[in-house]
Amino acid sequence: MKDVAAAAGVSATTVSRVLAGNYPVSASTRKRVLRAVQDLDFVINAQARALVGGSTRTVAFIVRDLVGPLFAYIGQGVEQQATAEGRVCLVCTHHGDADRELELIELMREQQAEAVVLVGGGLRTPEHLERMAQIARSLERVGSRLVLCGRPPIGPDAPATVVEYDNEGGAFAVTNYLLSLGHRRIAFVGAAEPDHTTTSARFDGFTRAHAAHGLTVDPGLVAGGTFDRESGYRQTKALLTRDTGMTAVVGITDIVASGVLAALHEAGLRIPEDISVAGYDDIPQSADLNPPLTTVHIPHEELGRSAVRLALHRDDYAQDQHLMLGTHVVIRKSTAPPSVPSALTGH
Amino acid sequence: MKDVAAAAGVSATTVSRVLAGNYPVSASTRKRVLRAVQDLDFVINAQARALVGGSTRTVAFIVRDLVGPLFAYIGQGVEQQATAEGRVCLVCTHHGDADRELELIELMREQQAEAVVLVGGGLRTPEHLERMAQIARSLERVGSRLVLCGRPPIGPDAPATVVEYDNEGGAFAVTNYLLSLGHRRIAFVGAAEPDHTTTSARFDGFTRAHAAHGLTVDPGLVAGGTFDRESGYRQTKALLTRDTGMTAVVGITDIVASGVLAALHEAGLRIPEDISVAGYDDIPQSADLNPPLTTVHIPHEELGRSAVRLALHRDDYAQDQHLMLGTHVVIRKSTAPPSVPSALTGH
DNA sequence: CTTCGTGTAGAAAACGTTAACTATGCTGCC
DNA sequence: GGCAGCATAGTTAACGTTTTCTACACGAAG
Repeated sequence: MKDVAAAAGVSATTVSRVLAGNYPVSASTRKRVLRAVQDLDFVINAQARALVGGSTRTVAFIVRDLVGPLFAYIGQGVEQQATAEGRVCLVCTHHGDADRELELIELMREQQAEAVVLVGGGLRTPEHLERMAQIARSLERVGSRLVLCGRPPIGPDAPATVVEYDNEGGAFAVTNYLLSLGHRRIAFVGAAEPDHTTTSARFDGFTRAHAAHGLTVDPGLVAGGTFDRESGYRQTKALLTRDTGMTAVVGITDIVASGVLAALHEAGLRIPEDISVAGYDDIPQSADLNPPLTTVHIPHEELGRSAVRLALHRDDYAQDQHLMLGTHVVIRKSTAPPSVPSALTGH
Repeated sequence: MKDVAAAAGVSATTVSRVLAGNYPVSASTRKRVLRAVQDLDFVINAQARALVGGSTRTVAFIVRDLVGPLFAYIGQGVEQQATAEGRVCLVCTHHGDADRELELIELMREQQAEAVVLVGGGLRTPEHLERMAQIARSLERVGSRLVLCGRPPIGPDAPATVVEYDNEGGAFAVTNYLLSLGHRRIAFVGAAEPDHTTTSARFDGFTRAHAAHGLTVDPGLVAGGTFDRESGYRQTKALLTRDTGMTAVVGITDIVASGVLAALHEAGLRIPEDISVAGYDDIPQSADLNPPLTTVHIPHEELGRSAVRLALHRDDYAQDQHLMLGTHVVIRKSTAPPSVPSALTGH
C-alpha cells in the first residue's frame, strides 16, 4: 500500500480512503490512486484489515463430509447466504468424530470467524454438551457465534443460534404413513450411535408412530450401522437372513436406503410389491433411485441460509435465535400397502 | 495475549514462545504460561500471526457448486490434503459464471491464500485465457499459487500448477465401447458451451472415436444444454420427438445422464434393451440409478489431493507441476448391443 | 578473578491496515 | 480584513503477533 501511495503521490491513509470509499477524496486524487492501484496490481491485505477493523468477515462451517448430499445442500445454503452478506467461507470436515469437531471449532476461533456453523447432528452426552456450552461461551467472548444447524439446542444458558428441522416429526410422519398403509413389521436401519441427535430423534419418531397405533417396536427389527450406503446394504442383508417377517424398511437416511434397496434387489425382492422402503432427507437423487424413493423432505438450503442470516444479524433477531423448520413426507414409488397385510399382522 | 503474559508474570514474547515451542523456555515458566492460557481461555489470533509470520496457512478452492457430486468429491480431496498439511480451507462457488470465477480469485488474493485451486472445467476463450494468465502472475507476485484441477493449462508462460485427467481419452473410450457394441446412431447430450474445456474435450473424444471407426458425427444427434439433470431430461425429450433413429445416448455428465434416463423411461423405452445410455464422471450414485449406469471413472479425490500437494510443495515438485491422471470406462447395466443393429446402421 | 559461553528472558521493531486526531487552504460572512 | 467553517489531506497510534536484538545470571574454564 505504501508503494501505491508513493506512486500516486499521496499518503497511505488516502489510499485506504479511496479503497474503502468512506471518506471524501477529491476526484483527481481518487483517479490517481486508482490508476496506481491498477498499475501495481495492488490488492488489500485482508488479514491486516481484519486485525485493525475488528471483523474478519468470515463464516466457518463445520460438516461431517463434503460429499454427503444433505451436507452439501445445507453447506450450499450457508455459502450462498454468507456470500450474499459479503462474507467469505471457511470449511472443515470432521468425518463423524465428535472430538475432532470440538478441535475444529477451536481452530475457527483462532481464525476469528464471525460465526461457526455446525452442520448436521452431533453427539449428545452430558460431557460433550458441557464442553460444547463452554465453547459457545468462549466463542461469544471473542465476538463470534456458535450456530447449530440441524441439531437441537445445547442448553438454555449456552449462547448459540439454533436452526433445526422437525427431525422427530418427519420420522413420525413417514412411519405413520407406512403403518397407515397396513404395514406392521417395519424395520429401522441405522440405529447405532444412540447418543447422536439425528439417530435418536428419528428413532423416537419411529417409536412414537408405533405407539400412536398401539404398537411397540420389535427390537429384532432394529438394525444398527452408520450413515453410509454400505452400512444400509450390510444391515439389510443381515435382516434378510433372520426371517423377521418385515414388510417395510425405514432407512435412517436416503443414502442408507439406497443400500437397503441394493440388498433387497439382490435378494430378488420387488419394491414395493414385496417390500416397501422409505428413506430420510430427500436428497435430489432419491427421485432417480430404483424405484424412486419415498422419503422425508428437509428444507436443506433454507436451513443453511437461515443459520447464517440469524447469526450475522443477531441484534435484529435477538429474541428469535431458535428456529424450527418443518419437514414433510414425499411419497414416491418405493412404498405400497403390504401384499398380504392380514397374514403378517399377527406375526 | 498481554493478559496472559500479565497473569503469568512474563512478557508477551515468552507467551508467544511457549505457544510456538520454537525457543527454549524453562519448565516452570512454561507451566505458568500454560496455566494462564487455560484460565483465560486464550487462543492465538490467526490474522495477527499471518500478518507477521508471512503465511496464512490457508488454501482456497473455487468450485462451480457445492452440490454437484463430482465437485464435492474433488473438493473433499482438496480439503483432506489441506487439512493433512495443517492448512485451513476457504471455499467459494461461482455457479458457472466465468467472470465471477475471476472475481473470486481476486478475493482469495486479498485473503492471501497460499494456493487457489480452481476445480472443474472452465472457459477457454482467448480473452479469458489472457486474463487468467495475468491473474496467475498476480498470485505468484504475492507468493500464492494458481492451481487448475480438472482443466488444461492456461499457457506455457503462466505460473500455474495443473492437475488434470484424461477427459478426451475417457470420452473416446466410452464412445468407442458403444461403437464396438454395434451402435451407429449415438446421441451426445450436453454439448452447449463449446468454449468450456470439459464440453469440448468430451465432445472431441466422442468425435475422434467415430472417426476411428470411419464414421462422422451426425449433427442431428448432438444436443446442447447445461450440466444439470433437468437439461438432460429436456434435451432427450426433444431428441425423442425428432425420430433420430438413435440407439444410444452419451450424457456429458452422470447427472445429465440421469435426466436422460428419466426421459427415456417416461417414453416407455427399456434400457438397455431399446436404447443404451452412458454417462461421465462415475459419481457414486451412478451405481444406484435405474439401471446402474455405464460411465467413465475419474480419480476425483486423488485429483483434489494432488492439486494441493503439488501446489504446497512446489519447490520439491518443481519440474512436475503438470499432472495428467488416467480415466477408464466402468461398464454397468445401462449399455448393451443395439437390438436391431443392421437395420439401423444404414440410417 | 576475569572471561567466555549458555540458558533464559525482555524490549523494540515490524507486518499492513484503519481511525482518531491534526493541519492546511479556501470560501463566505460580518 | 479577520475569522468561522468546510473540504481535503496527512500524522500518528493502534490492532496482536513474531522476530531480532539485547540483557542478565550462572557455571566453567583459563
